[in-house]
Amino acid sequence: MIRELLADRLAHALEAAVAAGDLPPTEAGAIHVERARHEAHGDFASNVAMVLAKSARRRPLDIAQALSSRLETRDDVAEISVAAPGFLNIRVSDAFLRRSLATILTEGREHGRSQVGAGEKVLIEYVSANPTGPLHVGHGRWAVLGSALAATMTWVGYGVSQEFYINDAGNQLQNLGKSLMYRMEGRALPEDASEFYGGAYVAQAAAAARDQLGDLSALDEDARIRRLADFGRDWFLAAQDGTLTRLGTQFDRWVSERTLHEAGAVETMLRSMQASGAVVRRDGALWLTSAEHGDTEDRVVVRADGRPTYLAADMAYHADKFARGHDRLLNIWGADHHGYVARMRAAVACMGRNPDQLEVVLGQLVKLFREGQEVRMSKRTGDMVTLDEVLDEVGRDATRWFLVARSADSTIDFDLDLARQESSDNPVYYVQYAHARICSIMRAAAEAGYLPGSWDGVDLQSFDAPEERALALWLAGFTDEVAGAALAREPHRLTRYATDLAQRYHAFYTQCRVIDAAHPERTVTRLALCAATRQVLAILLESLLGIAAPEAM
RNA sequence: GCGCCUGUAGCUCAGUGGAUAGAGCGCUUGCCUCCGGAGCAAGAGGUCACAGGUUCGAAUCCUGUCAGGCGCGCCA
Repeated sequence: MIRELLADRLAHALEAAVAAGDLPPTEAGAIHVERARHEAHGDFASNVAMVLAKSARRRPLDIAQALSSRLETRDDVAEISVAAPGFLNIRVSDAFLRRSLATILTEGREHGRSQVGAGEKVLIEYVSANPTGPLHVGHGRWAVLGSALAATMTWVGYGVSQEFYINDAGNQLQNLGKSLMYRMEGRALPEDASEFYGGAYVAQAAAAARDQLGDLSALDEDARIRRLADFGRDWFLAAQDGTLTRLGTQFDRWVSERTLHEAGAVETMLRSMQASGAVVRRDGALWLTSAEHGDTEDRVVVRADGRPTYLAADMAYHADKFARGHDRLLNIWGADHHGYVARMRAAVACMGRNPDQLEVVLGQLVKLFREGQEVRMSKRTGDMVTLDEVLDEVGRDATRWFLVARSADSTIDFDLDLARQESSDNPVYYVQYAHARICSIMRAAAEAGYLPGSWDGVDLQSFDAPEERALALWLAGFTDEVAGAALAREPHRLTRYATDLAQRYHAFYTQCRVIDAAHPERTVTRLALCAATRQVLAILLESLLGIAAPEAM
């Protein structure tokens, strides 16, 4: 946590300057240290002098000067300088960079962990698709985002659980049962078939139902629909599970909406909310008084005919999440559900919880392109490209990378032809190539006897090429980077960091001969850079993003 | 009509109020006697949609306008 270290050091310098009378006492807010963007500005920069200028009633340059002269450099700050209009520019020492290299090597595959999550118990719920069809690429985005976020938050000290909520109650499943029945029995669809599911996957499920269930003609129509709805649920659930496994996303629990109803969880929740006055009867229905908690209007939870709405079950589910001891609920939803956020937060408030304990990450939608044309998806006609097909065409690694590399706020234009054709120029291969390249060097170094058995206590010599230092500096920022990505819930930052790391490695590799019999000590130092880079790349790709870190490709 | 998201290089996108706005792809020009050329170096390419405002400082914050996406059910 190098930026934290420097910020602390600056805070001490500020205290010392105030104590010595160089500066008037002032409201010291959080001191901000950032990575310098230009090499001339050192490695890190702080704007603290400019921030303090107004309250201290002093010129920023004077404040910067005072802090600069009071900063303890010890052996980790090589240089501190002041630049107009009041920047403090800090260059860290090579000794510091060598120490952080040693830390990476000693910690190995556990490097970059921290405790910024403070053990908070977080339940991440994502995908939660209806079991009425195959997953599409949008589900893939939530799956990759959710699993990468889960891994990243776990890495920085959150207690993370991952759940998939199965929407296996209500009309949609009923409609699936009907669709399968019509298909099986070869019946023409009714005039208004808008609620029916169509397409090849319904035909496949219907064929499987015929094989496995046999003749259903002894049952009446309602029973046939129920039977087929159940079959369809299990059929598509298994298919979705299989697709997610291919994609490399694993859930801790799958929670069934139907089970919540059957176990009485919905009823219990409704009774307690009626008792507290959060749920009231009006016009024959039961309403959640969500308008009192920030929603635009109250919402029906039980219809006049007695059937609970989707919201009722979802509220019971969220109450159950809290009851199981999760402090924070993090839901990943498609942007098409954003209108649902206010009512769910209101529901959380009605449970007597702080609505901020519910956090919703809204992901914008994924648009698929094939041959330059957008592929429109329709469940009804079944005209869709499934996530399985994308995995067939593009592969797991590129699919995950492509879906996680962009900010959740940004829609993704997923061009299938481009992803397939240009796969060798895809950034994911660029990063994987760096890893494979290092593995190759390490193999050669091991054969030649340069690789130490353990990195503990190995002496590293000072850097003599700028590319070595640039690489070491970038590696030293990894822990900060992971913490930042987790706290902001933005795993896409990791792909950016990984690309930059690979870029710095390739530049180093081109410029610096690693294995060199004439310079055995320098060889060991450069191998340490290689080993640390490989380690961090492997953590990023495999442990955090769920992407392979190949030893050869 | 109201709400949320987006608008940055030819294309796809990064960019935690800071200094000269970046990456990949595409384009131009160089670089393999030697550890992996799926690589490196250099170059061309920008009214950060537009107009105001806040600030020492705005792509970033606020207001308005324009354009695109998604919502606004006793569907889920």
